[in-house]
Amino acid sequence: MSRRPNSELRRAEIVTSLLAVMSRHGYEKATIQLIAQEAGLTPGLLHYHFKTKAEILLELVKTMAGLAQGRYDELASNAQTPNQRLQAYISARLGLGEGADASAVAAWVVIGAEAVRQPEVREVYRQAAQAESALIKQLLTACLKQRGKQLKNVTHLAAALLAYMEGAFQLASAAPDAMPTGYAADMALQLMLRYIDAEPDQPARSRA
Amino acid sequence: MSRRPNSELRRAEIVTSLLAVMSRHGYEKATIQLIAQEAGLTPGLLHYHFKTKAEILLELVKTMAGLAQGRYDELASNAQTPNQRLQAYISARLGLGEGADASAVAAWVVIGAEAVRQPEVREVYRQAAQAESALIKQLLTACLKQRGKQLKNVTHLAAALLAYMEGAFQLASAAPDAMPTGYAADMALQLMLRYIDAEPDQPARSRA
Amino acid sequence: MSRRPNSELRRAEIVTSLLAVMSRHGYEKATIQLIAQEAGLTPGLLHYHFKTKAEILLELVKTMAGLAQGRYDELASNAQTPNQRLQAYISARLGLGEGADASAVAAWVVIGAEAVRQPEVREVYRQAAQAESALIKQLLTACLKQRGKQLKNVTHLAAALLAYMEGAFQLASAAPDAMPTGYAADMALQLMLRYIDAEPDQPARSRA
Amino acid sequence: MSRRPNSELRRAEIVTSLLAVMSRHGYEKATIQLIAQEAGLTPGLLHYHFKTKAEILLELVKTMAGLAQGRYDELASNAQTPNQRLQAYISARLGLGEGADASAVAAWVVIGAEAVRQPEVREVYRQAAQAESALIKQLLTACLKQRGKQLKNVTHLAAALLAYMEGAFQLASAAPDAMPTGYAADMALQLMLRYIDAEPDQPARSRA
DNA sequence: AATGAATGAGCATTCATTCAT
DNA sequence: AATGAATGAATGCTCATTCAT
Repeated sequence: MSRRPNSELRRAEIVTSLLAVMSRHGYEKATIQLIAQEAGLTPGLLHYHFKTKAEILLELVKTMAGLAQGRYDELASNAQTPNQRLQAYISARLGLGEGADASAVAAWVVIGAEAVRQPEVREVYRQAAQAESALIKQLLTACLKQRGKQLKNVTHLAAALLAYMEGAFQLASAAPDAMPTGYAADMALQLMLRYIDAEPDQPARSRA
Repeated sequence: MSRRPNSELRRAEIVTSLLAVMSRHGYEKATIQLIAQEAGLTPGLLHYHFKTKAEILLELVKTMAGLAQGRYDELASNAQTPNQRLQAYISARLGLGEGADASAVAAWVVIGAEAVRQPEVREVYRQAAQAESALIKQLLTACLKQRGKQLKNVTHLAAALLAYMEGAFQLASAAPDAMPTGYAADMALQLMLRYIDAEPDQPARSRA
Repeated sequence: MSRRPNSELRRAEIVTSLLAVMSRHGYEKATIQLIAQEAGLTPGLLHYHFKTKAEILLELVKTMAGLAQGRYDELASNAQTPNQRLQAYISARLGLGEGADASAVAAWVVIGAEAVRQPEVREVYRQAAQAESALIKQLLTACLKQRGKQLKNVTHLAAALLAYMEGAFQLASAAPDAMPTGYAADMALQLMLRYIDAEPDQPARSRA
Repeated sequence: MSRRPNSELRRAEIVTSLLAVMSRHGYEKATIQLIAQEAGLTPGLLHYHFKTKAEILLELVKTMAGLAQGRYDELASNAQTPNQRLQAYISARLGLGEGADASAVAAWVVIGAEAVRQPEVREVYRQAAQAESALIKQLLTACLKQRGKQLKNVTHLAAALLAYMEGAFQLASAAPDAMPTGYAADMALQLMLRYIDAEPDQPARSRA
């Protein structure tokens, strides 16, 4: 019944293959040949499903941004308090070390560098960063509110957590001994909580 | 009789040109042609002074790692207390926004991605990260000691600051609106200080 | 649905073109451009069918080694006696002068020089030489036996004939007036036959 | 007093260095840089003494042709009979295996291949071959005369010996196990002597 | 949908040669 | 004589993309 019988499947395979190859070779050296080989397809077929190589990359960036969201939703379903939700989020993002994730992390670092030079990649990267930022801000706001803290620094604090996570990915990929796996998530949570603890109280809302 | 060598000068020019071109185009698209053009030299001459393009990159990474050190030394000369020294360090690293630095930051992000795939780049990147980590650890230890805090988490805390900085570079280059320039340094300092404040006291050394 | 592979055909065309170009220009000056032009193909396509230029050369060496065998088989089919078979062999190898062969001979000389410096070429050249040597030894052994001569020098004699032939190729290509075409084969046969004639008889096998 | 103080010395050094490098890398890969390095000189200086690289090659070919002559003269001084002189010649040419000679032999093989494509090299190679041929013919004629044999085949026989020697060089360089060192000279001599032995007698010169 | 041959532009690199010093 | 930086043309090779089948 579907218009293009297995197109969606093929496209997903190709995107996944780009991730795998890119984590090993970077974007430029991830040749169509290599990606096709990884996917068990032929080079010509990749261009049947994607007009250009850049298009595959864009789809990958979008896919990865979406995947992160899904992982959080799962972990957050059990969380009750704002702090627990923050913790769930951080775990979802920084719970590295499972191996399958390593290549995703490496690929994300490579994508970050491509965002520096490819305007179109930069655009989707920026959107992903902003979506992420918004989510973090929401989580942090909940924490701050619960503790009765002022909210004016929440944007900067969200940016800080986002930066920390991006940097953790970078170090995990390129200098793993500088970023001890397994502590990245703990440290992130502590940094957030202690910062929040030390925030001034929210001035009482005008009353009476 | 014989010509006076000017290799050191030329090599420096070439390295600087790679930095400039790479910040705009990434490493792969920073062609020898482009680098030569940027330097006002001919392509053949680049290979007279450097055997391969990768060799230029390696020299750039080493140069950048060295430059950072110099900038800190300068700022630290006026610092008296451990906290001031920490602040000086963070300012030296994250005092972005002057423009000339923007390309250095972008280039560094690209280098980080190349470290993912090029073992030799990874090695010098890792060395740079470790040197940086050691310096941070030293600065943080001084802060902790002065406050009488325990030292056991200092390694993780140092890694956290390093990650934060690397991530800040990434965001500044690829999603500037997610990382408000000018606040990155402040946030870093606050995160460190508040974390330290909340650390438990160092247990008293064995006493008579 | 899918395209029909024509790789074997293309590879053969390319190898033949290398032979032609190499006989005129040598190996280094036999550029991919020139070979492609000779074959009526584009340079890129050569690298689609062969990974490197050296790989084309290797295939050529193997092909030429095989071709020689075929030419001998043909001539030997009519030979009855050992001496006739030896003559057939020598004619097959040294029956120069037909023009089409001249370039094959020149190419073989160039290959011999490449064998001096390229280990991989040396290896296949050596294998070809040994196969040739074994064949010659067999032919000479038959002649010696028929005449009741001792066999102990057959290896050296085979080497001598091989050397003579290689040298004849060299002279025919580079100093044709020093090696009168048309006499090379005759001389080779006479040298062998007279040497064999003068060999001592095979001592009688142990008796009683 | 001499016009160019050390020019002749320098030129000789350069030519010798080309021989050394060429025996390892072939002619094309014997770069000016490499030759200069081998000679302990600078690239620029090579072009002060030789206009082009090809000119160095030509001088090398001439030098090598001359050297062979010298080696023979030495050995021949003790020879009394025509056969001894022939033996001295063959030993001078094929007394391989001393190691220092190996590179000369390899270089000569490479030169032979260059003669295929470079007209100027071909010309000097051809001259060397003809000089050699003339010398051989003279030696063989003496042997034939002494035995009272006919002389009409001496040119072909001389060509045969020359071919054998060139081929022996080729095999010694590229397939040493096919040409057992130490037997090359013996075989050459035997082939010549047995051929001569089997030659018909010279018809008596018209008398009366 | 799928194949795989074919193209063409582009790239890093090599190298003989030149030349100011 | 000698140095070594500089040039520019050439070369092998890569690779995204196209297209006939």
